[in-house]
Amino acid sequence: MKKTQPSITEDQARTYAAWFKALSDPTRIRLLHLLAAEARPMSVGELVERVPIGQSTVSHHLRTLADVRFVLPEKQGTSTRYAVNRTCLTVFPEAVRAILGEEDGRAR
Amino acid sequence: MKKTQPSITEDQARTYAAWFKALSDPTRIRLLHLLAAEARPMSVGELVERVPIGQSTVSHHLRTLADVRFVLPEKQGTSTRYAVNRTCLTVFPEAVRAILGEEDGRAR
DNA sequence: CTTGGTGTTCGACATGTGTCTATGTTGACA
DNA sequence: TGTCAACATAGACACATGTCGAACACCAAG
Repeated sequence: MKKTQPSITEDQARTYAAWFKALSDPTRIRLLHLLAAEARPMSVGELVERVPIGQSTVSHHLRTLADVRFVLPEKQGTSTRYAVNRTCLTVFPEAVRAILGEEDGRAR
Repeated sequence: MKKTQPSITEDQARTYAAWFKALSDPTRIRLLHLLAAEARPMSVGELVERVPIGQSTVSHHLRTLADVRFVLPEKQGTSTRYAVNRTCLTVFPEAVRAILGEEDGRAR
């Protein structure tokens, strides 16, 4: 059988790059990990207490993660809880398969 | 059973971030895809022909990918062939599991 | 309606990044 | 040895990004 369709589109490349870029910062990785480890939606204030950076910066990073839907905000009165969106477990294997091809034994 | 060990280290966060950052650019994704699609080591010149950017920029991106060992350079006379290192298929699932935890059904 | 707490947005700043052109460097070969 | 081809590196530039402090917006009680 043939090997791969030779090209991904520019749009695909941009989309995949955006996904990877969302996790290209250690602070964002830590925030995502905190949300996953606690396994519950957390307020901005709670996250700020667990990370050595300012509150406005945390808010900014959460927005970055929310822009690609890796976290989902839910407003609750004056507070905002962020929950990790577990579908981001699947987008990276998907992207890697699209980039590298799925002929390897370990796909699916 | 218990849920997760609550924290990843700063070093882990930095390492994972570096992996994701390597693929945070559309051009690098396209280069990696070209190498995977051709399924053979390719010279810098070949890659330059297939991508709308200058030679020095391609060289720079290849270095970035090589720094995290997603591609492997092999010198051949005056030329340099780059080959995709398929182990990068595995580092992303590994990183995602470490960040989000492996309790989901689809691990392993 | 005023006050206070919780997030968001703004402005600023230093640093990082992608790109280009120009210059080195290094083998191959006449 | 000199020249050419193929990459790599350096310098420069515009633009993006991470961070901070300050100002703003909004909801909830009094």
